Amino acid sequence: MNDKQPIFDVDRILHEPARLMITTILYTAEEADFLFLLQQTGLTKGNLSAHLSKLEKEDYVEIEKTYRGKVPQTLCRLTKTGRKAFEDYRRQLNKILKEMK
Amino acid sequence: MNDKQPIFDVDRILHEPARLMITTILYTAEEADFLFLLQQTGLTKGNLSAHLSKLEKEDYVEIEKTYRGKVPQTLCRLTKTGRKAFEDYRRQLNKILKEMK
DNA sequence: GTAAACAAGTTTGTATCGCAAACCAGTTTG
DNA sequence: CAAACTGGTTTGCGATACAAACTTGTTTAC
Repeated sequence: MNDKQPIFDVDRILHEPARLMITTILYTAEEADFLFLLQQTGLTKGNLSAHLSKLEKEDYVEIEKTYRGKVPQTLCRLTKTGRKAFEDYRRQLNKILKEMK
Repeated sequence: MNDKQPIFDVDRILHEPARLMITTILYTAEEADFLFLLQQTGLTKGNLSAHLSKLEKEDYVEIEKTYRGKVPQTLCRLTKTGRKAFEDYRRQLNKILKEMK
């Protein structure tokens, strides 16, 4: 944003609550499929799909398309980049909170 | 956002870093003029103006246009609503951070 | 066996947003 | 009095987030 208040310069990818939610789940769950994320987040299918695509494009998440029997299944995992971004974002949020006291 | 993860349902007005920065300054400074905010935030004039308008429209900030001698001066203060929103947002951020551990 | 319902996502449409650049009214300087 | 400066506001535009509509394939009903 600027260099006067770099503290408030956050990762816009993770600053979006829906994506932070997804990422938080994947950070501890290691792996989750589309329907699990759908249920945990309460997002619509369209939005979940779009946010996952964005996270994939940023290389924060890797997506594996497989089948559970004959039914398609979309598996999601955080990449190394994604894990690091999550940890960085968490640190940044802590700094911001300190600034807000 | 949803009721499955209400923790991630934040105030979108303050979730924007530029506005959070402005609001954080006003929370402790009580009153600040346009040029002071400009310098402290490092925003461009256009963006500062737009974000202040938005904060005013939400009744988070009140704006008083006066003169310092012959020179126009825009004074900004948080409203009661704004102070409360700031405190709520800070609480919400704390909850999110806990969820992220 | 085929039509209707369902499952798992993806694509489309739209209103909003955040940003920089251009603009503007008034003041000061040369 | 013209040019430059101040203190902002408005405009233009690409990107975003969301819901609704669509798609591809499978299962169920009859």
